[in-house]
Amino acid sequence: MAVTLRDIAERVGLSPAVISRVLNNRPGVWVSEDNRLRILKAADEMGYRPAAAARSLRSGCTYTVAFLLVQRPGLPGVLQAWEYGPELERLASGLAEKGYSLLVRMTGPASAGEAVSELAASRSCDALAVWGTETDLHTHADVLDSLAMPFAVKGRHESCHPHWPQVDYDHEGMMEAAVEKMRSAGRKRIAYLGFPYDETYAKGLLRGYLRATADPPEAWVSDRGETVQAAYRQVSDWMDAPSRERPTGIAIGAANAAWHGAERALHERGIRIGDGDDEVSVAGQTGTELTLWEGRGWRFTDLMPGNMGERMAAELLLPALADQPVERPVLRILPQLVPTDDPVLASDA
Amino acid sequence: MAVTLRDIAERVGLSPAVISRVLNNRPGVWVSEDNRLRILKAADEMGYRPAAAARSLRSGCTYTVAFLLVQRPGLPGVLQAWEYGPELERLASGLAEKGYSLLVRMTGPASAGEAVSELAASRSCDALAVWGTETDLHTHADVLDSLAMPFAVKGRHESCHPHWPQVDYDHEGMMEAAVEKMRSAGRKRIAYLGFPYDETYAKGLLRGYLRATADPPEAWVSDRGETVQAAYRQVSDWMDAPSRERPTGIAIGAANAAWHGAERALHERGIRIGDGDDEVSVAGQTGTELTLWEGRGWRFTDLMPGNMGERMAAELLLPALADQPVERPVLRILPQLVPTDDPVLASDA
DNA sequence: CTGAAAGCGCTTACAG
DNA sequence: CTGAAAGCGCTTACAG
Repeated sequence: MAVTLRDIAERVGLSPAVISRVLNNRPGVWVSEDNRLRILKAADEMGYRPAAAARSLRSGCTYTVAFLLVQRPGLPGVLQAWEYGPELERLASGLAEKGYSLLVRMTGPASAGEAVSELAASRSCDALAVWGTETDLHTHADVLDSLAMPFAVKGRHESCHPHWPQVDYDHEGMMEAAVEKMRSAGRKRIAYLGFPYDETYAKGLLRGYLRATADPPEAWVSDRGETVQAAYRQVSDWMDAPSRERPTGIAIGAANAAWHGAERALHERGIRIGDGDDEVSVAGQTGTELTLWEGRGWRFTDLMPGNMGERMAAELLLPALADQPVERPVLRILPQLVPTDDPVLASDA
Repeated sequence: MAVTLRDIAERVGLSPAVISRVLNNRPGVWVSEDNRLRILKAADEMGYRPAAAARSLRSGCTYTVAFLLVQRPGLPGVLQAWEYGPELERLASGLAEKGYSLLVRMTGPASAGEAVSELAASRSCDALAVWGTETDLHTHADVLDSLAMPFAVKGRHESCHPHWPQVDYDHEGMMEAAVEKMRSAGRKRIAYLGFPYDETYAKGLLRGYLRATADPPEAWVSDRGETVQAAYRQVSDWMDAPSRERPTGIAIGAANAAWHGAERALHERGIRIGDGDDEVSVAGQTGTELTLWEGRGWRFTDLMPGNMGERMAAELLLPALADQPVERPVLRILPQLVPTDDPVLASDA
C-alpha cells in the first residue's frame, strides 16, 4: 500500500497539515527542530511520495508537460522518429530538472486540434510542446491561440504567428554559412542541390542560398536532391556544362542521398569532393550517418543532439511555467559547419 | 474554465451520478432515451472531458503507462535516441488505441531503481515499460520484482529473469539466418565481424554465428567491427591470407562502419560485395542509413520501425492492464533479410 | 433504477 | 504558529 500523509502524521503524532507544510517547505512553519527531523526521517523511511493525482486535483497543477507529435504519414525529414527522438530526450531531461514530467501523445494532422483540446480540458498537463510541420499546425492555430496554458512549437512560424513561442533552425543562415564556407575556399560558382518538398524548411534553405549568391544562373538551382539517382543526374548535368558554367561548389539542402549522388557524378569524372584545386567543394545538410567514399566536405553539427528540445525546455516552457517572462519567443539555432567524417578511403595513420 | 460533471448535471437537471454513469456506459442505467441523448449532447457541446486527476484519485487507475529510459552516457547502439525513438512512438500509439497515455522518464543506471519506486509510490502510472541494457536493469531487479504493477522490459533477460515480460530481437537467430543466407549462395568459409562491446546483444549475435558455423577457425571470429579503420584492417587481414583460409562470406554483427571498412578492403583488391562468383558475400546488421559504394549485401529489415514497442504494448502491457493472462512473456523478434539498397554506383535504368 | 453521500489524498484559507 | 475542516472532481457502494 502506498504511504499517505496521514500515515506519517499518525506515526509522528502530528496533523497531516503540518506534515504537508514541512515536506513542502512552506514558510512560517514553526515546528520544533526535533519534530521537523522526525517528519523528514519518517517520510524517508516510509518511502513517502505525494500522490500525483491528489496533488494535481487539489492544486490544479500537474507538473507535467505534454509533447504532442503531429505526424503525417510518409513525411520526410525532421518528423521521422529518429529525428525527434533526441529532441524529446533533451526536452524531457530539461523539464525533469525542474520536476516536470513529459507526457507523450501522437496524433495525425486532422486530429491535432482535438488532441490539444483534450489535453487542456482533461487538465493532463500544465504546458504543451507541439512538434509538427508548419502547415499542419497552421490549420489548428485557433485552438493554440485560445489555449489557456503555456505552449511552444517546433517550427518556423515567425511570419504567420510571430507571438508563438517557437524554436527551429536558422535554415537561411545555414545555407548562407555553407556558401560562405565555400567562398572562403575560393569557390565562385556555387550551385544548390535541395529537396523537392514543399515544406517551410526546404524553402528556407533555398532562400538562404539565394540570399548568399546574388542572382545565380537558373541552372544552378536544383531540387533534385532527394535520391542518389536524381542527385547523380543533376551533378552530372552540371559537370557536363561548358567549363565556365560549371559549378565549383555545391550547397546541399538535402540529405545523404544528395551527397552520395554528387560524389558518384564527380567520381566518374575523376573529381573528388574537397576544397583542393582540382576538387569540387560541397557543404551543407546531412542525415544521421553520412560516410563519403573518398571526399571531404562540410556538414552541420548540432543538428542531431536535441538542441531544439533542450532550448524549448529551458527558454520557452520553464520560464512560462514559472510565470517569468519569455525573453525571446522566437529561437533560431545556427549550427556550426564541421568537416565530414573521414571517408572510407581515408589513408591509414 | 473547465467543464465538470456538475455543470452538465445542472444544465440537464439531473444528478452528477447519472451523468457519470451514462458517460461511462455503466450497465444498469435506466435513464430515458431522451435524457440519455440530452446528456451526451450537453457533454459534447460543452466540451466535457473528465479531469484526469480526479478520475485517477478516485478510481486508483491513471490510464497512463510510464516509459523509463535507463541510459548510460556513451552507450552505443540501441539506446541511442534515434534507435529507441521509433519504439517509443509505436509503443505510445499502441497504448493510445486503448486509451492509455505514455509518460516519459529519463534516468541513469544508478538512479533507475529510485525512479521506478518513485513512479510507483506517486501512483503516476498503471504499468511500466523499461528500456535499458541488461546489466543496468539487473542491478535493480529487486525493485522490479517487488513492483505491484504490470511491467515489461526491453532486453534479453530469459536466463536471469525468465518470468519478466520482455521483448528483444532474436540475435542468435539473426546471425544464424545471415550465415544461412550466405551458405545458400554457396559460401562455405564464413567469417564474423562484430562489435567489441561486452553487451548481451553483442554476445548473442556472436553466439548465433558460432552456433551456425560449427567450429570456425579462430581467425575468422573478429570483434573489430566498430570503426571503418578497424574493420578495414580486419578484412584486409582475411583477404591477405592463403586462399583456402580466406573467407568468402562475412556475417556482420556490427553497424555501418563495419560494412564500409569491409567494402574498402575488398575494393582495394578488386573484389565487390555480392553473391557472384568473384565477389564476397556480406550479410548482417546495419545502422539506419547504410549506403554501399558499389556492392550489394543482405541486411535485416524490421529493425527500425519500432517492432519492440508495438509488441510490448499489444502483447505484454495491454493484456496485463486488462487483467488478461500474458500468453508468452518472452518475445523474440526475428527480422527478415532483405537486399541492401542500391549502391551509389548502381547502373542507371 | 437513481439520488445523496462518502471518500480518494492532498493543500490551504480559516479559526483558534 | 497549528489543527480541523473544506474542497478539488470524480465514482460507486448504499439507501431509498
